[in-house]
Amino acid sequence: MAVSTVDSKAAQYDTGEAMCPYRLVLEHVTSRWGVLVLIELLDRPYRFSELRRAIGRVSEKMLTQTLQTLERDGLVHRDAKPVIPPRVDYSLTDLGREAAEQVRGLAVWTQERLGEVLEAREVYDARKSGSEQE
Amino acid sequence: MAVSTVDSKAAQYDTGEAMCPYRLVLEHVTSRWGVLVLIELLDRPYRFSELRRAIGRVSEKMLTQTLQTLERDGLVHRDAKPVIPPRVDYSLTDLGREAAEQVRGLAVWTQERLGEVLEAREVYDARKSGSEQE
DNA sequence: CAGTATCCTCATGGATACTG
DNA sequence: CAGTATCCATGAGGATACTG
Repeated sequence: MAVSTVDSKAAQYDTGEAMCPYRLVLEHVTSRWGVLVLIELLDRPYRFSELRRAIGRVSEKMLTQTLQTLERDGLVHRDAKPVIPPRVDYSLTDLGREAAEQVRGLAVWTQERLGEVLEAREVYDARKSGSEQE
Repeated sequence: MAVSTVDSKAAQYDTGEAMCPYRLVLEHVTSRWGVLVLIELLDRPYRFSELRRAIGRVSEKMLTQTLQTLERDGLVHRDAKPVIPPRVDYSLTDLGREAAEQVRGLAVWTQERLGEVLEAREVYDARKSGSEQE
């Protein structure tokens, strides 16, 4: 049977309940693995395992789930070649490319400003432990 | 005791384990409530409860946690006035404003393309149920 | 290789009650 | 009002085994 994939509970890792579709899409795009997948695919198409290695520390399950969600939202194109062994290429659709560009903006910003963030944390933590009173 | 906040386990909702700081920051910014907080604060400063109402469907706990994480990362400024009843204003730092702009880009894109995404989903679902075989 | 199907864990995150 | 502290449910996400 070809139904649910993923555990049978909580299908596409929506938050489950009723939520405005807007937030839902936003959460797919900003989801932990969604972000990374989109960024990788911005470079070039990837095969499943390639993608898995490129991202690192992602389980097959979560990658599959993420890719399915993004495919369903029309952001990722899945091209399964009917060969043995199977070969499946994932790439961005035009829509997906737009989304990915936005996400990349965020990622680039993060890299650029990482130092400042880390610095801010030290200040914050120092201040906290300074005013610590048991 | 002023220690842990949040349950005592899993302090700032990092993924817990060792992860490159880059991803960590990215996840704070793209976190479910982080995204929404940043976008709201882009308009103007907000008080705690105001923010809570503006976002809707967020528990005090998660809002507190999100705000603390963002404050620690130097993205949000917390201004606690020593009055009774307490009044705390949250606003973006310069760093936070930059991040928020990026996030807003994503949010705006989502709103603009929501229709296309929803449409893509219908196609996807229709195709799936078409090739359903028990 | 590219998934599926399960089982299982534990953090995410909500509800509630309490405090300064 | 703005948090803190707890208790708890459940869904995100990992590990493993199996299939086409």
